Amino acid sequence: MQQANGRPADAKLGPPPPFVLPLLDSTSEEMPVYSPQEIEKKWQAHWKTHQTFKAYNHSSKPKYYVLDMFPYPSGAGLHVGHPLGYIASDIVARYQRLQGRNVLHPMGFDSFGLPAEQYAIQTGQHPAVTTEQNIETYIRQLQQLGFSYDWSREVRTSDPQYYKWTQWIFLQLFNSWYNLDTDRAEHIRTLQEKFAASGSAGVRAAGEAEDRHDFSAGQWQLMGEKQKLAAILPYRLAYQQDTYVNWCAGLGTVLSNDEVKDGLSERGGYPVERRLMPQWNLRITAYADRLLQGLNTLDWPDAVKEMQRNWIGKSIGAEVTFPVQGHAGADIKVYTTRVDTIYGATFLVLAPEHELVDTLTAPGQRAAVDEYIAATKRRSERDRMSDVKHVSGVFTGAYAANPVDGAPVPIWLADYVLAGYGTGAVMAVPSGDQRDYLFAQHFDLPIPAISDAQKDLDQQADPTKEGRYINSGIVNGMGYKEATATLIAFLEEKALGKGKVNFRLRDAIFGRQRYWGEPIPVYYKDGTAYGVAEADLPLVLPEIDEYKPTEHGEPPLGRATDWKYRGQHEFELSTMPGWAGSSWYYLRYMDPENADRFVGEEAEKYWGQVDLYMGGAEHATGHLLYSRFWYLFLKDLGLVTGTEPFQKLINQGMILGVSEKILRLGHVLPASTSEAATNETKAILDAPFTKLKFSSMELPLELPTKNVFVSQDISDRFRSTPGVSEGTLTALHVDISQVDSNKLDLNKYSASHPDLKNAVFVCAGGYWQNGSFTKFPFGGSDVFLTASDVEKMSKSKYNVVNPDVLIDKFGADALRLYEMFLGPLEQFKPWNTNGITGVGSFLKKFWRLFHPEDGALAVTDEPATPAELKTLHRVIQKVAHDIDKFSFNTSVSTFMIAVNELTALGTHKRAVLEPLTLLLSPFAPHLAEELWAELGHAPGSISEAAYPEFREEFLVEANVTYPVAINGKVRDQRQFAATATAAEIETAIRESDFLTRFGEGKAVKKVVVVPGRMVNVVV
RNA sequence: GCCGGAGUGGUGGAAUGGUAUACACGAGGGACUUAAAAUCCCUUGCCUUCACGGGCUUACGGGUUCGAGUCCCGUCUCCGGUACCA
Repeated sequence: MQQANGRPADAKLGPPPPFVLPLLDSTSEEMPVYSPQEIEKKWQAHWKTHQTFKAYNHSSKPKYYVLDMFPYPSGAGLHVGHPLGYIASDIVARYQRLQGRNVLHPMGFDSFGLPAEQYAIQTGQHPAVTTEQNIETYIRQLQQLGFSYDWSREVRTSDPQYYKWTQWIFLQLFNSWYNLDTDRAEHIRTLQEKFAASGSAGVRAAGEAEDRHDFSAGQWQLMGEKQKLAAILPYRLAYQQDTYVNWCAGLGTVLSNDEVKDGLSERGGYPVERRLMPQWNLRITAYADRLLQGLNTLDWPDAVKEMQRNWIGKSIGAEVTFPVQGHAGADIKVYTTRVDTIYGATFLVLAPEHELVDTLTAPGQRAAVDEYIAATKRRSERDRMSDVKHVSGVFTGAYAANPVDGAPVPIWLADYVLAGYGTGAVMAVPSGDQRDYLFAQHFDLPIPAISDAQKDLDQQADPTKEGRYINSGIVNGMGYKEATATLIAFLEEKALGKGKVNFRLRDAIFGRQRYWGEPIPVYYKDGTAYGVAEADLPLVLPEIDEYKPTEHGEPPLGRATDWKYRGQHEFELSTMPGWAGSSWYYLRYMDPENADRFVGEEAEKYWGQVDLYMGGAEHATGHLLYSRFWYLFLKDLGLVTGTEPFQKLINQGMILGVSEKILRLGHVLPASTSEAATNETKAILDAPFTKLKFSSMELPLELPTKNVFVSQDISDRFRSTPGVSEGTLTALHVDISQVDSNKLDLNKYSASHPDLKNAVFVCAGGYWQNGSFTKFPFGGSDVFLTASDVEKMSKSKYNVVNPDVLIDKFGADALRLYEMFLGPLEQFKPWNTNGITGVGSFLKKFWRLFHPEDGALAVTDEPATPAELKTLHRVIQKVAHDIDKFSFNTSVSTFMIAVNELTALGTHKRAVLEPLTLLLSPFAPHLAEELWAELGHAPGSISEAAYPEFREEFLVEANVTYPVAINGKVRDQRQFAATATAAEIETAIRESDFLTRFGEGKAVKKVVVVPGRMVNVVV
């Protein structure tokens, strides 16, 4: 009755249970308290020695595979942002074990990569050595967080026993081609059979035809080995070709498109330029459509699926041939998605790199064209990015004929047309395409309307598909669909065009001119590439003297001495990109010891797909796409049995750091870097601030230094003060350990910056210099304030929070809970260490349910009361529901509420606490193991227990308190029996004093009763 | 521009269309203490009122509904991705 509305708070009004002593001696030393440091070390050691979390490839239980994206072991170790996803996946892994599943939860390292190599170049240390050290740090940090990984399955991509199989998969790609007739990859043998039977004409293979030549079956028979291999090479799924690449001179290597951001390398931020180089490529484009279709079957975040769709970039259109006038046989193929607008095509635009440019340029335009091409080459990718709006182009002097009506169409060049997409040429329809419109406007070309629905053509292009076509020959008066079909039929009949699907996706460049990666298992005999025999794998990375390119500009592997295949043939010198090893590691975890196969057949079949993949959204178009590609390829070869590698994907959001910055008053420096300007800069920097204008007051200050810092609260007064200080404010990062609630600790700061002796720190009421404070005449604060900013955590921003420190102080269980408690898993959120005390005291309260004042275990075998059972079963229900939704923050809240309620109820009963311990164990595993053992269970056995069963009947109350509202506004609370029907409640309300009290005398129009929830009276 | 996502107290955030602000931090007050830490208790969205109470509030403007933080339409802001893709 007291708890009619489920508020056990009432209980605290009653007398305390007899065995709870009043809070008199809470500081007494002998009281053993919750000591996470001891408990956590103990159980981590226990799990390790007993291999508690070892997964077995044979089990009668259903399997569950929880995977974390494995880390690159950087030298900086983990910060508090890194474990977020690992904690969440560990909760799921532990929860699934309680649900009776055989759980595979592995961890490993993506241990090839650029940072270790850069460090090697600087220090001469072998990257393997630093990588090994970094991995040890990572393992230590991961273990002290209490993750339930099966460490016996750990893989490292730089381990020869692992990369042996990465190389092996490469060889399978090298030995395969993609047959469009069967729509799958096949061994190169079937290609040779086709060549032998019917020559190149009998083959429909994925990929561009550029390097492929036509030959008959007879010609094939006459070819020597070298010629045959040369003919096959452009069909392979791993092939070598001169390719425009993103060359990054700063890193000395090529990068893939997803490693380039805004014209700069993602790692290091060096400029990237386009360059034509012979490269190994993987023919991912063969899988474009399957990669696209497969997305529909995946339980992934929509954002990631959408990114992959955009990256693949399927477009449905037509390829149309425009014959060039006066150049017989010179045809320009354009790709268009709007063939219906072809009568509006008033000019063609080719990419400056287009192969016909040279042929068709008229003598009179030769000089202008050459100059334009040269200018285009000079422009770096970055310039082109930052200069999108600017229209440029040049007329070639040549004309093509519009294939539908023969009208002459001038041919232009412009760098807005990309050589690598479609055919490298477009038909420009200025009335329907804004880019073409701007071009036509700029060069004064006609912009004829083609549809009666187009509007405002004097302002902008109108790409509408509505209306009827005008000025459009054979499609005049038709609608969009009819016109498109009519035109394609017309063009196909004349052999001047055909419907075509295009993809934005490019083949993946697969070589890096670097040392610390998997050697590509290829050697050259007479200039022809051969795959290394499988029996000779792994092709081990050779030792070299320095990790730099050779003098001749060859990759570092060119330094290896006597490194020849079988003692005689040169090896390929580039290594694989970072994503090679990570494209299949999840398969190796299934069977990491297998020496005969990349994964054993049975193991692969048993574990199948990854059930839950946890990782960052930054891998949306790189790793996740490449992994799917390799999986589909392996499937074509019959080596894996599923359809997709990762069924469910969760992106954990990033935890951001809160940076602290101080503002330095600086001079306005000349932008130019000329010598005169440099001298001027020096002069300015050396000059003191003679006067500091501050608000409207001019201070009588001579500041003999260039290091004048301004407190954040008064910074605005300087920003808007023209002239006097010649000042601008620049923000400098300050280590967050030197700041407390935006207050800068000047002693700490000065101690860490000996170079800033004599620096002046201006506050609202005076300034600090060398430890002493000089007041301004008008008075004010002497506190120097910083400005806070939420940014990515990184060493360079001095805002990194180290988990080790927090674990020392609060314990891993508290850190795990707190990271989950911060907010929804998938959201980006700033880190604030202060809040961790909240989960810390929650754990202590939980502990005290078992160990009240005297410290001894005080759990009783008394039967639980209805109120206690209600609390327990609400938790059972809510937490299971939350874990299914990956809503861990609300689970933590639920635990807190339950512990608050049980503390108020004075509960110390096994019947409640034992199941509650199980519920908490995925979140705070160390504490749970400790209490579980204290409750008399075998040590370490909590993960083998069964999840408590939810029983609805404990939540049912005899009475329900209804909020009663008038017109949606709650006015009163009324109690009714839980079994009362809507009609009964309505009658009771109508007959009660409710309306006289709150109804303002109005007539009741309607009474809405939602049984169990609320009542609303409409007047 | 296009594609995602998000706007709720001082802060992190909660809320199957049904009592908005749970839980936690911070802040304020109190107890214990020589003092501090730790611990415990109380208060804490905003406005108004001595008080009881009343009014307002989920970025903004409309709409649907007995009832909207939640659904629909429009606008704004922020974050992420992507872009001369024909």
